[in-house]
Amino acid sequence: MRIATWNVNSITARLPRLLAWLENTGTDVLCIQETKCTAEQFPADELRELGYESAVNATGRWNGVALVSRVGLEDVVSGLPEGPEYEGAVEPRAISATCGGVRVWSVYVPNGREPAHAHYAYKLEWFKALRAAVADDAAGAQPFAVLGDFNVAPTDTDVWDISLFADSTHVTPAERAALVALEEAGLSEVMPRALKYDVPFTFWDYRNLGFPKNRGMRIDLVYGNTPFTKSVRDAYVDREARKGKGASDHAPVVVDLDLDV
DNA sequence: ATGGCCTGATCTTCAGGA
Repeated sequence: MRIATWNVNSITARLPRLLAWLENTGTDVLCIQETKCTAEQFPADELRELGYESAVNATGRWNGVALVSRVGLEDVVSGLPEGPEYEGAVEPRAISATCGGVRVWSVYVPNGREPAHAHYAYKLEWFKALRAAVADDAAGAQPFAVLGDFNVAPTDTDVWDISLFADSTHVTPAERAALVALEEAGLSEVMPRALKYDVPFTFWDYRNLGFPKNRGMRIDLVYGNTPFTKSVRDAYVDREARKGKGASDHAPVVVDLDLDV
């Protein structure tokens, strides 16, 4: 089974590339973030024509997550149980389902903006709710994984130049501790291969020639429990999908599983 | 090749992204 995660930065703007990518890669299950659409605008019909079912948690121009699967899509849970509010609203940042025998979450962790910003505190609260939400499944016998845009670089080497990140979000000890807390709950990271250069970055800013100069960040992550990680045959970042006009600023992370092993 | 932001809405300017 091929499972992947991709922050598409608007599924409407990305639809032709998304459909072509699904066909070309033969991905079975895709976790999508930043759909930037309402549930009604989500292109479920176009995906169905390719053989994919969809589950969507989206409310409009910001955020929005989805799961698309051609190996079944059952027991959908929309939203993070006990998830915190931001400015009085619960944002669409999580959705889970069982696809082909694997319990899967697609998550879009809040950005945080600046360490002193209320959005940063919200980010840390959101992580606490995520850990609580996944703890039981992480300790279970069924293959289980959380995939998405975590908006945290796990180590200093996961950004192109750590010296430029003083006083920045995405690299603070508290954010990294939130990732460690997921590991303490029974999850481990699936490290993808880089198809070029040393570090498998997953995001490059549109500005300042970020991609051509490989000024990237590794912030789209895959965490699985032991039944999941022991079945991983390969994992890589598809940087080819970041190339050219009309690309998302994130590249997909692709994981191949041998679930029978 | 991979090229000095992109997206959708509040729509010709702006917030948000990271």
